[in-house]
Amino acid sequence: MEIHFFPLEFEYKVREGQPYVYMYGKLEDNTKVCVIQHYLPYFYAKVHNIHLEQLKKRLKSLELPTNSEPAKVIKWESIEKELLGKKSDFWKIYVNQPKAVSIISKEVSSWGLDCYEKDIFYIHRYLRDKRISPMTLVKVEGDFVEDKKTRVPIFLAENVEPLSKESVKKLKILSIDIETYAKQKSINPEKDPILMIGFYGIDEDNKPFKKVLTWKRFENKLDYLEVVSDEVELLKRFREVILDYKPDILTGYFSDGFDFPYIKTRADKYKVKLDIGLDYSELSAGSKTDFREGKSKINGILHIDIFKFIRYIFGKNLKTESFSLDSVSKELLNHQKHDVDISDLANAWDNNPEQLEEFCEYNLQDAYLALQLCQKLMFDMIEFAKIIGLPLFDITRMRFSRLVENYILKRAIEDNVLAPNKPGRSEIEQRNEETFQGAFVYEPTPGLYDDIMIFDFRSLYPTIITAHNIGPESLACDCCKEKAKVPEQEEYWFCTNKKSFLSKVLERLVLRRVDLKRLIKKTKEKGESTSILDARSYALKTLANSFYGYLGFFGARWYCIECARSTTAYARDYIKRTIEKAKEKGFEVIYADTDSCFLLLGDKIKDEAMTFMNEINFDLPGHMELEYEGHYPKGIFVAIKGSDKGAKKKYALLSDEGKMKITGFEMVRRNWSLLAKELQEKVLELVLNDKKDEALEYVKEVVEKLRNGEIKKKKLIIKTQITKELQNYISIGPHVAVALRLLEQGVKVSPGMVVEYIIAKGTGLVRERARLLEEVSEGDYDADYYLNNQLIPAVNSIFLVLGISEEEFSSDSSQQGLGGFF
DNA sequence: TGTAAGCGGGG
DNA sequence: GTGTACGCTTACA
Repeated sequence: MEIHFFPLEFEYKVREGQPYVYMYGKLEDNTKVCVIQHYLPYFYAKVHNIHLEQLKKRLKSLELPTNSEPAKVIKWESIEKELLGKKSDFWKIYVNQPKAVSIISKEVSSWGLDCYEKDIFYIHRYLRDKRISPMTLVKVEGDFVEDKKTRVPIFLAENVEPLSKESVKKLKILSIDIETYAKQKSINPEKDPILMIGFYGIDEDNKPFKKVLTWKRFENKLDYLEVVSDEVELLKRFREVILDYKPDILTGYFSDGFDFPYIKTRADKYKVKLDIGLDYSELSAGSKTDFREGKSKINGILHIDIFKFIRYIFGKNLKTESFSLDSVSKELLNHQKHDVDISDLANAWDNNPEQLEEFCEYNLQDAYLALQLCQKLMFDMIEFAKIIGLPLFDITRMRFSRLVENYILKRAIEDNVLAPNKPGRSEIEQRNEETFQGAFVYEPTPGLYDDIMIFDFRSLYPTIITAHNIGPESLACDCCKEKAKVPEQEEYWFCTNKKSFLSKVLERLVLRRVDLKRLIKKTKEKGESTSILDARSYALKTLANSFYGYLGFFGARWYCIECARSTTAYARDYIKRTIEKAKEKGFEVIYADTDSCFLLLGDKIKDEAMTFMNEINFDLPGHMELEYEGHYPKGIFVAIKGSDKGAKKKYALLSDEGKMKITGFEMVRRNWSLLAKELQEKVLELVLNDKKDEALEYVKEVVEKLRNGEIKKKKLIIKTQITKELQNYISIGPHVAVALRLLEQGVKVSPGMVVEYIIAKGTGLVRERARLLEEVSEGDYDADYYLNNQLIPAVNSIFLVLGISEEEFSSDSSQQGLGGFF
């Protein structure tokens, strides 16, 4: 018979000595099913200068011990493959089980044969060979088989093939979060119990499910709270809740490194069996020692630690400084954690159970936020999984280099390309020594400018790689030696006759996105949602942009430092040539960074600038393109502090629509008071709107108010993070002094905490006058301190551009000259 | 100036 | 899990 199903979660098992792929997923009617298929693992060995008959004999009789079934060779076949641009003969050697690959290949290597693709995961190999993408509909021929070893029906597949690119839409997701007993900052799963477990679920019909389990009875009005007798019962109920709810996906925030390992440790301690896997296997939770390494897996249920995906992949386009649940939720969801001090939980648990209600609500909220994040990013995660063709479990735990590499590995099959091996220890060391020059940044002349035109190269690095055929296979070919030298790197050249595999792979990615953008435009015109397409576009763009970094990444299979160097060398050359061309055309260039060029319109009209752009584009190879980014009526570039050199990556622009675009200014930094931030922004705004005199007046007014004690203390708060244990501080800054006083008052102070303080009036060291908000009355602040350490630094560089010195705006107008200071 | 250690995130 | 580690900041020689 034939079934259609969406595979979600994968593993393998060896049954009666035979290796099987297990694919857990659901049918179109949401029924869960497990499809299994027999599949032999293999690797490749290069066969040259070798006695083939002898090799056959040795392979045939090879049998190496493991802790279970011995490792054996099943069969082999001869095959021609391309390795780094060179075709050779290889033997594809099939073995009896996944772990035999590493054992047998080691043995074969010791015979002097080079082995390849010996560390490709069995499941990954299977998915690529069958060309099926997780989360998309797959057609399976075979039959259901009797099997009591799983919680869902098993379907033994004879044939598996992709059916549609449509991804699964309806998913049942359960988010979990635990609260534990923790005194001070110490978290100790061996010693301290779990106090609460929060669940927030959403089913295929968007129906919510809420539950909080705890084991202390107290007065409350929460309809989702379930109280059990003790921690053992809590763990048993945890198991039941998951088994009853039957989610497709389990999620949590840092659940790989905290929640699941903690639960596992507690369950082991009490010998509670957490056999929640769909094959009755137990929860396998990651190491507690290293938060990046631990993975928590439940067979058959896809576990997504949404923190990992955000941290490694999605966080790149977030502004947040911290990846805490609170700040990520604020930015992505516009929601936040409940304002409860979790460090009070242990005390409430011991002494004031009536306070536990708010902790339960807090617990549920955390689970809710993790669920929301998971839902919000689901399309993005699925699109990555589809494009790369690997399980969501793995995709969401990868960093850019692995995403790129696995995408290349998928394409390698189509091109009959063999993957180079990963570097060994010494190779990595060697690669780590190799450096390369980065992008070109034009040093601006400080000043206030009119009518700035900005142009930038669209996807500069990807288009350079494809246009110049950069890749390890095309480097230093014999046919193009004197033809295609890389600018500034003339010892390198790339073939102009044969396209390199890597640049072909990247080109497909770039072209796919071009097509997709057209589709998005059409879809928008029809008034339909583009959220899935946007996610796909984001994934394609992210992958394309990561290629260049991948080439210079020490752990890459297709590592090529010459390629990375050549890419940036070409980029520098293009941007410099663009600058030269602009100058030739009579434009003044004021700034350029990596892929962008800022020029002044001067007495020319916009069309002339566009003509210049078109002329540049006429000469550009491949898919390279200089694009018009925008016209800005005003812009300011400031000098590096204490110098007349222009600061790079620090400027403010005013757009045609009157919106400010600020880059590099300190305004966003938290160790600046609101007063300084607001002043800086206001001054930039006035200056960019040609209100230089008003800006000066405005600053003078603020200085006056500051001196007169009229500034509200809220605007003077300076926030600084405590980054380490207090006793480890050698120099006691104001924030450390405040933290030490907090400690004396019995407040727990731990690294990560942000101290908010105000510098008060009086004598003595600054740190002695650092106070908490509630310790100072309005007006009781050190005006000189704020003037010299906050106001002046915030606006000084801007005024210097206008030829206004510090004294002009900061001196006390009610007194003579600099009086009052000295 | 270079290398080692330590952190992130969770309670 | 076909195990083996990321990238940045800070401390200290």
